[in-house]
Amino acid sequence: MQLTVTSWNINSVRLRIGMVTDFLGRHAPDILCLQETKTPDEQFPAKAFEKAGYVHQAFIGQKGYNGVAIVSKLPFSTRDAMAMCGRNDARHMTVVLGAAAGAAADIAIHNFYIPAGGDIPDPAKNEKFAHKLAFLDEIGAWNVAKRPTDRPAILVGDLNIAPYEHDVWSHKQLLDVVSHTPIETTTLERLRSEGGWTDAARMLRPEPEKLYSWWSYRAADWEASDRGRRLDHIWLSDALRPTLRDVTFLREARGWERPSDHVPVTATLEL
DNA sequence: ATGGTTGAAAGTCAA
Repeated sequence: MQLTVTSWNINSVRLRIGMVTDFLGRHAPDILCLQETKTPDEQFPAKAFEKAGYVHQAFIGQKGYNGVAIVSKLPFSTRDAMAMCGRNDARHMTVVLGAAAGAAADIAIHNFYIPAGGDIPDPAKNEKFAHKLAFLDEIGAWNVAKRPTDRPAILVGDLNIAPYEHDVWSHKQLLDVVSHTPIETTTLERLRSEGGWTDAARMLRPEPEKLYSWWSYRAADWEASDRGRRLDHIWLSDALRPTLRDVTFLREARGWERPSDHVPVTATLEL
């Protein structure tokens, strides 16, 4: 069977619920992982997702900030939200697809929303950057303690880091810009490799191809200047590596009316 | 070097 998983930082799920259900109607991934839903649980648009066929839902949100959700056509057996860095800031959700999903074994889906980190790339001067680095360390500790890649697993999310040279429009110009500084890129790369994760997009589309999932709202013409960054990622455990068939970045979504600044990234696996 | 935009929300903060 085919399994498709989409990750999308939606920047308010309530504002863009129509756009999201249009996307689901057209592309129909089995599972949609959202970040930055900015919505308290009691206001999460659960009914709209149910109507679209995504009746299995796990979400955790806050008023105005953060928030992650996983909505699925396939049933999942368990869900878990970690309070990263000891805060109640709704930046993680895991679900486990059971045998009912058709796979040979359970598949865990880990959805992360790593802090953006503010503007100054110095943890001594910028508490937000310190938080981002602490969050990365905590994912590293989780890799060691829980060994998530010992089982079939997919890690997705807005990791807010563009790790490689061709994940940004200008490597040199972004070396001191939060999201592409050496401390961030080397830490993320260490987490990925030590954790036993494979970067799905780069497995199929290696450098030097430019790959972007985010374009700033501040550009006069995002499409013409094309100053993008690849901040959104899909990682696979070894067991799922051989099943990867496709990864797509839906660039056109950045041109939709009142878009998110991130576009959906979708991986297709053949289980 | 700076400023540029968006969302939630009603100030301003976060991104």
